[in-house]
Amino acid sequence: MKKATLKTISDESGFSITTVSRALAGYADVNERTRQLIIDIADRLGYQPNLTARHLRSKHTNTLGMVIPLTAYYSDQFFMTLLSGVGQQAARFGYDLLLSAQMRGEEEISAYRRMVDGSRVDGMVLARVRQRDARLDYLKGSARPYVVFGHADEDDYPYIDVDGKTGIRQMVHHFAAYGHRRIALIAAPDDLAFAPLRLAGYWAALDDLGLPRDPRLVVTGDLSADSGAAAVTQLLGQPDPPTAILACNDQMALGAMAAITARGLRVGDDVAVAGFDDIPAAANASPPLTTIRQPIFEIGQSLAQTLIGLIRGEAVHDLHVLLDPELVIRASSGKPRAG
Amino acid sequence: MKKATLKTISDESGFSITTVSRALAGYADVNERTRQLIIDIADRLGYQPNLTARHLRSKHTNTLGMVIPLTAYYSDQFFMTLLSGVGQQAARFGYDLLLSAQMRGEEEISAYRRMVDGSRVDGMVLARVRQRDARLDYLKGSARPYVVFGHADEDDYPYIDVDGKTGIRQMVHHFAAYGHRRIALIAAPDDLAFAPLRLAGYWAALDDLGLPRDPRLVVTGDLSADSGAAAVTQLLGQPDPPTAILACNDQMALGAMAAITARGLRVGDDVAVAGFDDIPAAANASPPLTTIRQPIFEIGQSLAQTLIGLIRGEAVHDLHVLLDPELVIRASSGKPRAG
DNA sequence: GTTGACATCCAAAACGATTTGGATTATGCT
DNA sequence: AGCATAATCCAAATCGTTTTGGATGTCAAC
Repeated sequence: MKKATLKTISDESGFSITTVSRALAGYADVNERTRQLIIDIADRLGYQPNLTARHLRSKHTNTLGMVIPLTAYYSDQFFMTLLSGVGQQAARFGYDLLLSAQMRGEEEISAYRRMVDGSRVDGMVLARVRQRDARLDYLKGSARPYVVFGHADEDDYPYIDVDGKTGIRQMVHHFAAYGHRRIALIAAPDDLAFAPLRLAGYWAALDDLGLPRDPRLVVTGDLSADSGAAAVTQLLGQPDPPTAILACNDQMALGAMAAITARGLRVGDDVAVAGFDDIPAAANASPPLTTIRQPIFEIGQSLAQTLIGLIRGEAVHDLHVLLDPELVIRASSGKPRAG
Repeated sequence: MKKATLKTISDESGFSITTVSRALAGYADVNERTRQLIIDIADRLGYQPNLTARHLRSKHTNTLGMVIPLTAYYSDQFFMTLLSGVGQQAARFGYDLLLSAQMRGEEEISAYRRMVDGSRVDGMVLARVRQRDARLDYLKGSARPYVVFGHADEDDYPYIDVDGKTGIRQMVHHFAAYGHRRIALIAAPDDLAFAPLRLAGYWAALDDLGLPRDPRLVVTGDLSADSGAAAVTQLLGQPDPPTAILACNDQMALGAMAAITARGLRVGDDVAVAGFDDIPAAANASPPLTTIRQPIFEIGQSLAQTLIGLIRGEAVHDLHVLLDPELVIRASSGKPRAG
């Protein structure tokens, strides 16, 4: 049995393809009896419109696109959680999600081109935006709607972000309130848009507190747990080592904790640790990780909702959303110290 | 500037649409000089083929489909990890992934129909198969290739699964070797295909060991952490409570651990706990969770690879893959006991 | 000067839907 | 009867590709 098309139903019912199409689409200019007849036949034949054909003609696909990085990120809970939020909200509005896992570089941009210029999606979600981001430049030049998770200071495009600068600043104050004076930062790669913002929050806090800016207390990692561990080795290996370490994401913080424990030190007591993101594993870590919460799932939902609004041409009021950071204090940052 | 199509290039170059198409597709029946001219123009105009049109004509989409459950979706690391594996391998072969997050029931099947009958995908991945699964019946009746994660005993379709029966059986033996005699099972909902298999492994182990089959030691959860906690309340509330608890997935095991700790008991020392899956959170839990490992990411890769093989009509040798379970012994299952 | 082989090109027919712009018939109102 | 109006229906164009089945021209061989 071949797949039923409008033509099949047309032949079967004696009405034209036009009328069949309009009957099923609910137009008013078809007789109710005719419509019922056509619907019955369609049901009987198990008719399902060929969406590819529909998309070609009608210029929209009810699909959101997202390209996720392939490099070693498969363990990245961040993207997975974000994806869940986007997918959940997209489904509520009847949208599907087209995903492409790509390595960074040439392949990545061509995945964007396939989706956008190839007319496969109605809009794009861009996560973890970078400085001078080629993907962003591309999207700006295209006519498709898009939304971004993250922002750089001066940027003008629809985004949602957590105020990382303030978050880091507050966390450094938290460490200081617990009596720490040598507070280290495991920074993020320069090319990420959030990296300079978080670094600025760190410097600002030191200035607030009248603490010196010591470049040896800043080590840059690559967001992986391993790089967090390597940073600890470097930080604790030098004279006058830090007593508190703040990592720019949880993955690195967890790596740092492992390395500290491996050195025979106790996280929280000997060295305080905090992260950024509040991924699920943060609460389950031992000791549980103090962190700056990003409501990633909710951000995903919000991104999808904004994007769909843009696609539908609705008046979207909040194109630039900067969420307040929320400090989640757990055991890894220790207790207030004497002295 | 409008989007460039074959027609644009045809007008620009003076050659017909046919020739332009064939030039870009690399057919031999076009002069090399002509081809180069056309390629240059295409590059200059930033030509990107309309994939929707291509798909309509050529009947395939280079896209794999997957419907994931919406319930408890965001907390479900299992699906996220699987998705990563599928996506990673799909990308290697030039395939994208079409995702639809759907609630169970009517919506779910219609998402399948949209993808498959709607000609949006070349093949489907079905995860967490159920007993008498309507989705599976649908896929069997469709002409599209598909692969399944999970199986029931007598089933005949392309699947990959971990031998859960043997896994559970071995874990019960592990508990027994540590001196436990009252070993409880937090079972999975009946309608999942793996539920009866794992239960059978539990009974088989008890028989192996000459232990009595006590129905009060089996509580069924719904795979969520909360249901694991509830099961603990029920199990430890009764006279002659179990000293070891084996949950049919890690999520429930983690919930169980939390409930045990909340009762003032120590996991591992007072009550041994084990799970199934080895999700990332299992290793990070405190104490780290003993579990039966499913290499979910690798299974995802393998599913994608098999599916793409089927799509391409290659001879796929291993349509039924049953992986050996791997016990991962960590601290939550305690130490061998005296007596 | 025919013939065949080869190289190069293209018009037109798909693919399966939506939409435009009427055509046809029946009805109501002077 | 004549005319406007409403209710139904549909042929054909369109979306942007791929593919089929030649058409045309050139050149060497006979």
